[in-house]
Amino acid sequence: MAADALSRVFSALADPTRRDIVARLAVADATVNELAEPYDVTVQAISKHLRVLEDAGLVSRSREAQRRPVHLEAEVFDLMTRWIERYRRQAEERYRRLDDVLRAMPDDVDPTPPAQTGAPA
Amino acid sequence: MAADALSRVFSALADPTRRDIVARLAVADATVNELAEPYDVTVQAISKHLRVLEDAGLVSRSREAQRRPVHLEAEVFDLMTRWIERYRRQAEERYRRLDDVLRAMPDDVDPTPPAQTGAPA
DNA sequence: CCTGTAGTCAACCATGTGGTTGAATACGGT
DNA sequence: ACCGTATTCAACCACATGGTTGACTACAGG
Repeated sequence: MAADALSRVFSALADPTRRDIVARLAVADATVNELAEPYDVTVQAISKHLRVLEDAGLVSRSREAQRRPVHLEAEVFDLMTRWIERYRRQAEERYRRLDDVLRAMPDDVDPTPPAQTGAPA
Repeated sequence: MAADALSRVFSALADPTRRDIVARLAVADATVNELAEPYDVTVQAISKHLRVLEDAGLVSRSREAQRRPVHLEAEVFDLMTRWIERYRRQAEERYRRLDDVLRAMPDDVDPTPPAQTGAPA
């Protein structure tokens, strides 16, 4: 437990049932019983899933009579997309750069530190 | 055991060490020992992490003498971003629509039944 | 051929997680 | 006040996961 935010979000979405719940909540808020209905698990199990999603900041639950309408909080998605995009871009960038290096092959004046080619002193 | 691809990817990235490995691989390919060096866990533990990343399709390992250079496969990221974007967009869309409904609300008398297009008689 | 280096496999342990059942709590309706 | 409905809490179980140690395989090179 007590992992960082990003871990909690990724972890929360690593479960198919929870992803499905998120998908359904994207359409409309719902109560725990409504959410539990389609699956053949107990409502308690769904309650636990919702707790996980809530801890990840993916959903919020408000009180409305004895019902607890569950609401999707889509902002957290940004946390993930930012992380993903960052490294994907970096990987692409690197790919492109490698391409350039292979294409050019000059005397270099390359700012890449680990360029320890068996260069003469 | 996280049968589907999406679950495996999310699950793989739910671990901080594995995310860190991905981050480092975005910069450059690396061997298992190189990857293990910064962390104070055994190289076997890292080997296991790499297996998880590989099963998720996030990295690939090639054979090169006795070394196994690990390479980031960034395409899988798309799988996640597509999923995320889909539901975020849906949630935003719905949010916008709800806004319209609230804005059009005459007085109160909230109807329990779903989306009655405000047809004020 | 033998040794050192890189990596994986296997067995094991502690803890986390998804599921269950059963009891408790919080309200609304009558 | 009481009952039923909605939801959570608690204890428990099976199994996955991250970590360990120790043995094993694969290969380069003296």
